Amino acid sequence: MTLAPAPRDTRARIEAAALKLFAHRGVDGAAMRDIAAEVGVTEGALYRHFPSKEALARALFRSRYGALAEGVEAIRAGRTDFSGRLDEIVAFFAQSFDADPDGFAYVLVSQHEHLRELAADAPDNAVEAIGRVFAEAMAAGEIPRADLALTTAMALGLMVQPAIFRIYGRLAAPPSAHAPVIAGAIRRAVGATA
Amino acid sequence: MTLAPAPRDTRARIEAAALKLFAHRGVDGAAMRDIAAEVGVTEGALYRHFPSKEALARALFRSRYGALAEGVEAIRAGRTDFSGRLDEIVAFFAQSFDADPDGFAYVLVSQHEHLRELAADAPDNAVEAIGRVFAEAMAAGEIPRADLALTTAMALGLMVQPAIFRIYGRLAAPPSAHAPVIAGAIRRAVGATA
DNA sequence: TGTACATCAGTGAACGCGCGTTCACTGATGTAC
DNA sequence: TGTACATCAGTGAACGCGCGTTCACTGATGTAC
Repeated sequence: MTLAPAPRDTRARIEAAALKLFAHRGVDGAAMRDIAAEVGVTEGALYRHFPSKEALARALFRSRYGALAEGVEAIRAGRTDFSGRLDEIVAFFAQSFDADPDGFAYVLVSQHEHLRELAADAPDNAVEAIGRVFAEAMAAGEIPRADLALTTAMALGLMVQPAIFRIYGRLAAPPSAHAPVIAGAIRRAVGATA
Repeated sequence: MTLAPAPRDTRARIEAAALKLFAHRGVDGAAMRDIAAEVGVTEGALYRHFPSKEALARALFRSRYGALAEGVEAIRAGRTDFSGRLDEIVAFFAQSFDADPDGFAYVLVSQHEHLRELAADAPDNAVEAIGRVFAEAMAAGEIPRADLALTTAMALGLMVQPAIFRIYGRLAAPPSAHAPVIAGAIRRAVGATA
């Protein structure tokens, strides 16, 4: 008796395989053939679940990037103090990395392809969400007033670059192990008055 | 009388066109045909100057990335105090961006393709060079001892992310206008005792 | 100064391969009666 | 309970296009004598 084909998890397995290959080789570096082979299915089957390779790549980006944006927004809605928000956001990014390294790496590596088409003022924009946190901290006097975009960029760089180092094997411990240090560095960098 | 074909600047024009297209569309997104058209030459001509597309992409990356590494090393050789080195390094990165935005953008966008093949201990590794500056600052007691890779990552993120923001139009002024602010943020982030 | 020949950067057309996509098909599952 | 039919996820083979690369050629420039 042959095992019946696994029920409805094919779509999920396609997403996992594509995410892994896209993260490691880039979207252009991974062929639909490769994804199909990784799943153990024919190429045609992929098109039962996604209309095109680009749609697949975009769906993966949207979901992972959107999750980051939603997480930041949820933290912002949950409390109002800058220092607490910051701790939670840094920890959230680090945990997101730990929980799904492929997904995080894919967002980092492919952001340059997708961010252009993502509207700057889209509600699910993680960068904008972080920017709002800093804007409110400035308005509340929790950090000195300064160029908002620059402040946001610097804070994002402090969170993201360690993740990139981790992906390239330059960092021995996962980002979550460094989250408190990173949060402290951001606080000092932006001149938080705590 | 027709203007004679421009003398020996073809190679330089190929490099400039390729850099521009690679920076904006990515290496895979720019075809050799596109580069040839941009230069105003046939595709075959490109192969008189570069043996392959990959060699062209690699040569451009090596030259631009190598220039950053050499610049950092030169600054390190020029003085020994951490604070002064840091100011010069940040200013140097910002000026490099201003002088050649395409080149800087290309390095940032394509680093993920090239950094894997670049040996981590290569002499012309910009990240390692920056790492040495922080290692020496820790040894000299100019900044507190901490995880060196993490410290390097954070400092690099503080310099690089504003450049990325600038590329995407999120930053109104060029990085050089923010260099002193960024240097100060790095100093505070790593806990410099100045 | 003139002639013969090598070199070199370019042309223009073609080649071939990889890869995204399509399509007729098959068998299993769900639904109507 | 059984039969007829629609649906759906998969197969396997093929298609066609884009793109990197090649190649025989041409004309201009440099060199030897």
